[in-house]
Amino acid sequence: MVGNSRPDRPASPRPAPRKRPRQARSRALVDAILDATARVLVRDGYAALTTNAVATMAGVSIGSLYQYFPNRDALVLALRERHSRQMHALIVAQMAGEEPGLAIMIARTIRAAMQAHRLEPALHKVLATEAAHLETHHEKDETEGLLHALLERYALGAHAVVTVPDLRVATFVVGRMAHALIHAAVIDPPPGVDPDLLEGETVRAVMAYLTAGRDAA
Amino acid sequence: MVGNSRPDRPASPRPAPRKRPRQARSRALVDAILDATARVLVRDGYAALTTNAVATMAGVSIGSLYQYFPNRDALVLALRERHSRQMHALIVAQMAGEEPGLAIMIARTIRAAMQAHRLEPALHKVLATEAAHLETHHEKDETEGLLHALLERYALGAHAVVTVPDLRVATFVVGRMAHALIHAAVIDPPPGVDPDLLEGETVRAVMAYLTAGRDAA
Amino acid sequence: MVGNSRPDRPASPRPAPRKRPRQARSRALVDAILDATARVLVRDGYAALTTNAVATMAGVSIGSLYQYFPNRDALVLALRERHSRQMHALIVAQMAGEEPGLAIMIARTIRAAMQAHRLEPALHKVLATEAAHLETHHEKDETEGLLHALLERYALGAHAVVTVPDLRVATFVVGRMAHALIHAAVIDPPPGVDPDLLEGETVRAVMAYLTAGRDAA
Amino acid sequence: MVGNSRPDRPASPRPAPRKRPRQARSRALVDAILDATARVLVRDGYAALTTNAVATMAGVSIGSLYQYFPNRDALVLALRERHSRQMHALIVAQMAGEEPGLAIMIARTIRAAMQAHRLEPALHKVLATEAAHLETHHEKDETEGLLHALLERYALGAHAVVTVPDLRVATFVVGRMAHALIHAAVIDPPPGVDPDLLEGETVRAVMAYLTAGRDAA
DNA sequence: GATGAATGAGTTTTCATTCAT
DNA sequence: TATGAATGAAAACTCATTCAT
Repeated sequence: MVGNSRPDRPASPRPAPRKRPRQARSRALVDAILDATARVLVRDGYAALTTNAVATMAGVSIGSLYQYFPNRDALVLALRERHSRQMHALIVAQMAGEEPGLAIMIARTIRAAMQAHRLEPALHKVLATEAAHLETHHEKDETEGLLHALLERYALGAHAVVTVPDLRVATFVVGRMAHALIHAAVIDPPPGVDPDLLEGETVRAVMAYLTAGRDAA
Repeated sequence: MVGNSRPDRPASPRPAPRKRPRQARSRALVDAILDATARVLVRDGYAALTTNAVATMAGVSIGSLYQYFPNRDALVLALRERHSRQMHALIVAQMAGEEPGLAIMIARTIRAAMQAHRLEPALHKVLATEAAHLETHHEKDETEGLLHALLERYALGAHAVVTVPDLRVATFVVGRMAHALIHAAVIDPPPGVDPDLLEGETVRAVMAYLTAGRDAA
Repeated sequence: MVGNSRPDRPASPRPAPRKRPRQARSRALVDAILDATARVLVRDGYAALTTNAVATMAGVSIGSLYQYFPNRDALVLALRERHSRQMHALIVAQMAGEEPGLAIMIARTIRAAMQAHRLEPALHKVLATEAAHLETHHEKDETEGLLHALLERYALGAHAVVTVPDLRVATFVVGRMAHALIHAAVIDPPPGVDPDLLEGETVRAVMAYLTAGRDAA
Repeated sequence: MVGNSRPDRPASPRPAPRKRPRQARSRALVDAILDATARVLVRDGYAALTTNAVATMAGVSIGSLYQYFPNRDALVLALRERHSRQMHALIVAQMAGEEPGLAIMIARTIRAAMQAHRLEPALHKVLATEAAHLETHHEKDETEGLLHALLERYALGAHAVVTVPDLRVATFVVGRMAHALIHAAVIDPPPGVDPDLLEGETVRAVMAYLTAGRDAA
């Protein structure tokens, strides 16, 4: 099953065998198991996520599954961790580069977050709902940190266009607002609304909130 | 099915049967069961919601539970239904009265929704996440209808302060945005932020979005 | 089986192979494994004695364990064998020397047996109870032989102080009696009784039985 | 399976139905399960004592087994408890009656204990060895109490024939000695020795110990 | 209708043992 | 020989659901 009888390369000099054993093998197995977990989760939901189903889908014996994961929940936890890491990495990558004004940065951030959510929308949805009871430490925490830093940089100083007095509040409100709209757009898009249009609206909403009342103030 | 040969008392006049037993009894039982479901759900989460646990907590036999609910999920579905009805009723009640300008109506609506979420925050959270996969028809749908009607009334006509062109989009965006912020405020309030302050911020955010760019346009 | 094509270094002179590797290595491994078995057995009991636990505790791979022991029970069997040999050797050693009267010999024998039981009391207890079902041939058999020979020598002849008519019966009774008291004294000593005192009592009991009724007869 | 379609008695007056339900049923089931446990234990040993095997042998579903016993060990614990109770009851019953001298009482006690061990020798053996690691509180404790009381009554006073100074020690030594010999006689009788003869020898050994040295003192 | 004992399919989890490297 | 990842049969245990009373 895992044997995988890869035909030994023909008798070449084999300069540096560098056997790449332990680690590489385990990695592959662990990844296969997590992939299977994701697939079962997306296809059948959390309730149907049995360890046997995962092992079967991964083409791995149930024993191997337990070699790497102590129990069923550890599976989901690890998957969520991996998924979060991937999303976070994507966001960070897409936000790199010179830093123009707030509006552009907000737009760029929201776009990045949307991209990240498009990575595995179905999986993200299941993890966000059915796996919600498994400890905390969502990706939210880290991503919110990014947002906070961003606002901090633009809330003060020369181009301080932000009108919200308390930065914590602003971060929180913007974070939730944007997150909800991104989810809405990517995860369960509304039937009669153009999803692409929603990206712009999200930016609009966030900017409106952040700079509102400048005139009214 | 075969047994149960206890002969019903012979057709006597039955002077004052003290009516309403049937209905009232069932009602009381059903409610007790749903209450128990809510308690177990809040205390232990959806995964630990066993029919026996519910029956025990309700002080009812497991057999009686199945007399009124065909299976486990029906329990949660009915609870969600009941909870939604209660929330919706509260919102409708609080929104009654003459209709002033948009800002006031939005504020009132958001306040009403917040009140509704304060009805059973913990239960609401569990239902919104762990029970999200059980069929659709969330309370959202109905409440969103309310919102749509509201915006419709103010988006057009004389005092058309709303700058968002597509009403569907506006309804959607405002609905998600407000919902997220209300949830955030009531269900998992941020550690360092004053929850009461968030109500105002929610109104601010919604209004900012709806009326943004009036000057920029 | 198929792989393993690592070419053994070409037939070089191999100056001083430092003989005895094979045997000595195996010995060391086997002993390490048996030690680990004993430790796990004492710490966690027979039920928790897993081959993996033993291998880990021995600092040996599970594969190596199976190189030397065909299965789990063989482990315990071998350990019991080793333990019995050690005990028996100690008893034999301590009983050497000239042979005075019966009373002295009995005392010496009991003392020797007590010493032997003090070798590994905890291990002895586990082996005697939880491993009792694994085949027969306990150390008892051999030790009982010693006892029988001893009684035989003193039961008849000039100084025949023994009043028990059937020697087999006497051997049996004395064996069980002494064994029980030794176990009691060494393995689970009674809370309020001085353990050292019990050695004397054991001798007293045995002698009383063997010589009882001399006057009454 | 358990249905047990006992044909309802013909339409008799049925004076007092006294339905005897709950308790009686459970009792029967629990007893059936314990009986099955004993049978499996005796037939196949502790290692083969699986909950499924017990349930099958008892003619009961695995679910029912777990309705009454929280886990496998509880099964054995309860069985040992029951067995001990039975043995103890038998001993107490057989020791009733007027109380003659020490020798007779000792003889009677040992006979009673032997009878008790003959109740279920095979089961007793398995419980004493393979189930030894499951908590303590063996029947020994209670029976030893009986013995202690007995010796107390005869060690002092007019007919104080007992020469052992410390009563605790005497109780302990006699208890262990007798227990070992009874076990030996009933549980694993020696091949070449007449089991019946061993009862007398046990009495002899105990009496010899208790009264030894009267002349020597 | 009400009860709760009984059921058993379905899950999780363990661990002795194998075998490719 | 040594290693330890992989295997999978077998066990323990759960819980939705039924049904005789």
